[in-house]
Amino acid sequence: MAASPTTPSERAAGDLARPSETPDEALRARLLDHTLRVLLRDGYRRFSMNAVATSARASKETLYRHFGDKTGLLHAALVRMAVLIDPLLHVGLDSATTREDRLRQLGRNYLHGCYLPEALALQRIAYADGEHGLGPLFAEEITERAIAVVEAEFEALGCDDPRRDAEVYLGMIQGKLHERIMLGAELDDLDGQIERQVDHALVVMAPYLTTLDERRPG
Amino acid sequence: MAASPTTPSERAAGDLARPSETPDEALRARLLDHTLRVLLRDGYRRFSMNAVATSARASKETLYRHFGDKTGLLHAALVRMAVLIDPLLHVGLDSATTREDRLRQLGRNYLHGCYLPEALALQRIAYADGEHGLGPLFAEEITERAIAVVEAEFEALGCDDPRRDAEVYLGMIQGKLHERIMLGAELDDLDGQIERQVDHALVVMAPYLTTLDERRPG
DNA sequence: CTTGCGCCGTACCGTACGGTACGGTACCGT
DNA sequence: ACGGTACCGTACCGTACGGTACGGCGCAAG
Repeated sequence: MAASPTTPSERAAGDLARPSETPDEALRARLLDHTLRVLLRDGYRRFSMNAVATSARASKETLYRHFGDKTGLLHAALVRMAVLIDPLLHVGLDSATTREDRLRQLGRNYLHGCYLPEALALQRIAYADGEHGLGPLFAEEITERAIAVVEAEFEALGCDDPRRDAEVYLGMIQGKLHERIMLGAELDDLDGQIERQVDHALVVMAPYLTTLDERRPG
Repeated sequence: MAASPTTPSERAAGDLARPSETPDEALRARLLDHTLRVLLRDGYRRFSMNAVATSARASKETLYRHFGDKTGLLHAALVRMAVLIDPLLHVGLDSATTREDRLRQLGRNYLHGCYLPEALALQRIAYADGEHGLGPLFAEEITERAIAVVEAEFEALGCDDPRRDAEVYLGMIQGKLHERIMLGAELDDLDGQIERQVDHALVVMAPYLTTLDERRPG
């Protein structure tokens, strides 16, 4: 809301127009966006502070001033990504009435979020990284949040162990598609694949949910 | 079988005693074992040809003579790992009578193979690597083989789409455990976790399999 | 106008890596 | 006994990276 009153001359926002940000926030956002972009373009190995600075047309000094070191930059980029994709999980949930519809929509959203190019790049480094502590951060900021949302859904379904069911459901819809994508397979019609993945997961899970229903009123 | 007759003086096998190998094969095996070990110890980023050479007490020249370059070494190590873990998938399958028992045993074996330390290290680099072509190789040499075995099992169950069911099942038993492990979570009682994971996957899947049975004889 | 701050661009330093070259040595086949 | 081959150890080269330093510029505050 409060656009800093002392700086009316909004700095050229560069690539993404973000209203109501202090110039400092705008710069930070720009740097983090380019961090994700470079990560996506160059991969984990080739990712370098130099490349980020060049891509963002900033100086390395600025990078280090804002984020301390490479670890700090990667952490900030991960957290930013988490904030950006979080709302995606809730898209279209209001218009889903059936429990099954809600699960289907949740599954769709989850997979679409997972397979965003920048999200994939982040998953790659979170998986492979062993020196910047990105793995635990990813687990906390991204995985855990998603599980919590799905868990709430299964809790409303009256499952004995909603947490476990949520994890199984997410595993089902990922199936081996996730692994294939992470391993670099180029597949066409990703949306269709996602749809089929979620559909079949629900086909397999439906009888189980029915048994829950039957046992519940009894 | 045929131990090369011209070289009776078996070279000091170093770390692993492997009978009936030509010295060249023994050296290759030693180098690849140390490759996996260094990969496991140092991670993907810090992994270096120097470290492998030092660990194996070999010279870099030898490494390059045998494997060409870093990519070749990593490829060879991956293929070797694939060969080593392949038989693990079939452990105890003979004594499993029920279809469900077979699925359970298969699931156990699969997860145990996945979570071997060296296998984890390989998965990490296969996921993150974008320059050595390890992803597709991993998919072909490891993932694809495992899926095929499980697929055969579901085919025997009379599923409409055994391939898809196999992938869903593997996804279920991995659940979020796989992701947590890959992200560096330290968890105790891995065996217990695996057991619970497989158990619950079968609980969820059992009603679905029953519907298949019911539809089948009718 | 002066001061200070944040930024840019570039240069710089130390280190580490991939890959090659070379001297020296053990062993094998002839 | 001789030549070839594979090996070790080490040194070397070019490159690239993380991180720092410095000069110069724009801009806002006093």
